Amino acid sequence: MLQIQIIRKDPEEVIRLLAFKKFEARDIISDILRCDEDRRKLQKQVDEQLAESNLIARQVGEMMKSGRAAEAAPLKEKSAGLKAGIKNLETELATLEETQFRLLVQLPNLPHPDIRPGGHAEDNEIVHSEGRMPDLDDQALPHWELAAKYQLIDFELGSKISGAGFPVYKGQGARLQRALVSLFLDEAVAAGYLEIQPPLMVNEASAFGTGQLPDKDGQMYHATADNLFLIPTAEVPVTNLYRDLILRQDELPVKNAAYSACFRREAGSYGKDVRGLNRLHQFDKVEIVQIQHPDRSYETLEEMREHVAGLLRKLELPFRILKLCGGDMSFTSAWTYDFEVYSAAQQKWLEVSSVSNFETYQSNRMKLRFKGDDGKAQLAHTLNGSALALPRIVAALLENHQTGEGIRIPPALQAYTGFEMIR
RNA sequence: GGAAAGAUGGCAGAGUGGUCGAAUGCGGCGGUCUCGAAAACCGUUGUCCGCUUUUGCGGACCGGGGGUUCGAAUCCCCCUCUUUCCGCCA
Repeated sequence: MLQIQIIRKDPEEVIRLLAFKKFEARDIISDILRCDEDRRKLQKQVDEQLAESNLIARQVGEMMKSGRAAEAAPLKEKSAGLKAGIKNLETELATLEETQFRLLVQLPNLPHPDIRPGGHAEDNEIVHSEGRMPDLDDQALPHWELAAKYQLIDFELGSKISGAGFPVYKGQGARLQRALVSLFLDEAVAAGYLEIQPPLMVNEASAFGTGQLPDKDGQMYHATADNLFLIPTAEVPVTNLYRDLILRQDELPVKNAAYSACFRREAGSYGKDVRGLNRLHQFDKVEIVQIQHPDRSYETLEEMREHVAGLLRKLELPFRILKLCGGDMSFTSAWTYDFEVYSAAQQKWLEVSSVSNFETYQSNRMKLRFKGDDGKAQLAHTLNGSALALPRIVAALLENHQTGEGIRIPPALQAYTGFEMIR
C-alpha cells in the first residue's frame, strides 16, 4: 500500500510512475486526494468537539469532588448534548477513512524510476546471461517423458488422489526433491540466512500483509471453515513474522530463509504452458526474505540476485537474468529480477526465480518499522526471492543433463542425492 | 469438544469509575563518579492522527468491536486470541 504522504506530496509523479506499470491512476488519485482532504477537515472538527467534551468532564469531576454536585447539572446536560453530534462525526470520519483505505489499496506499488516502462515481455531487459547451452541430440526428451521413463514423477496418480497439478514424486524423483531442498537451505544458511519453518496456513491479516489480499484473492486455497489460507509462498508467513514490529536499526538486515510447500489455484491458466512441471497447484520452494534499511535495500537486492545466480551455477544450468519492465512486474514490486533457465528439450526459457524489492509497499501494510538513529520509527524495506522453486529446476535438470546412460547429477547435488546418475 | 482463568507500555507486573498514557521493577538512552568499566545515584524513555511545522497545541490508543456515564484500563454485551485442566489424538 502506498503511503498517503507520497501521493499528497507529488501526485503527478505517482501517476507518471504508475503508468510504467500500465496503470492509469489519475482518477483514483484524485478521489484519494479529495477524500484525504475531507478526512483531515473532519478530523479537526472531531478533535475540537472531543476537546470540549473532555474539558467539561474535567470540570464536572472537580465539582463532584468539592461537593458542588448541584452546580454540575447544567454542564452534564451540555456534555450529553454534544454527544450525539460527536458520534455522527465519528461515524462519518470512519467512513471516510475506510473509503480512503479502499482506494489506496487499489494502487500498485510505484516502480523504481530506473525501471523501463512497458507491458510486453520484449520490454524486459536481459541484464546477464551465463552457462553453456547443452547440445542435445534429436532423441532428447522433454521432462515429462523423462519423468515417466525413469519413474520419477507420476502425474496420473496425482490426478487420481488430488487433481491435475498435484504430482506424485517417487524413488529417485522424490529423493531429488529432498536433495534440492537441502542444498538450497544449506546454501542460504551459509549466506547468513536464519532457517525458518513456518506454518503452511495463514490467517487473513497475514494474507493481507504481503499483498495477496485483496489483490490476488482467488489465487489462494481458502479453508473457509476456519478462514485460513494455504500459503502461495513462504514469503507470506515469513514476512508476516515481522508484522506490527518496530525493530532496532542494528537488527537490520533481517535475513530469513524458509522451505515450504506452496499452493496456488492458478485459476484460469490452462493450455500448453501447464504441461508437466511447468505449472502446478502444489510445489516446493525455498524462499529468502530480507528486511533492510531503505538506504541499503538495493545493495541487498544485488546480493540476493548473486545468491540465486550461485545456486544455478552449482546446478550447472544455463541461465539469464531479466530486469522486468514496469508492466511485467508484480502489483507489489518496485524492482524485480527474473531468473530464467533454458530448457533444451522444450526449447524455451523457464522462469525459476523472481527476486524483488518491495520497498515500503508491504511494510506499510504490515506496519513493519525500525527505529533509526534519530529515534524515529520509519518503514523498513522488504525484499524476497525464490532460491529456488523446485519444479522448473527439476525440469531443466532432467532435460539439460540427460545423456544416453541416464540423467547426470551435478557434483554439488550428489552429496545430497547419494547418487550420480538417474538410471 | 467440555470447564476455568486471563489479554495493560520493549519485557515483567500494579491499577475495579475522575487529577491514569497509566505505579513499580527490569531493559534502553543520557549524565555524575572512574584511567576505563562495573556498582551506586540522578534524569530520561510508546505509537498513530490532525493543526502549527522551531519550540508547541489538540485528539485517539490499556486484545478488537459496541454499550452505560458528564467522565471507562476499571462496569455491561459480543468477538478474537492465549494459558491451565479434562477428553480425543500424530
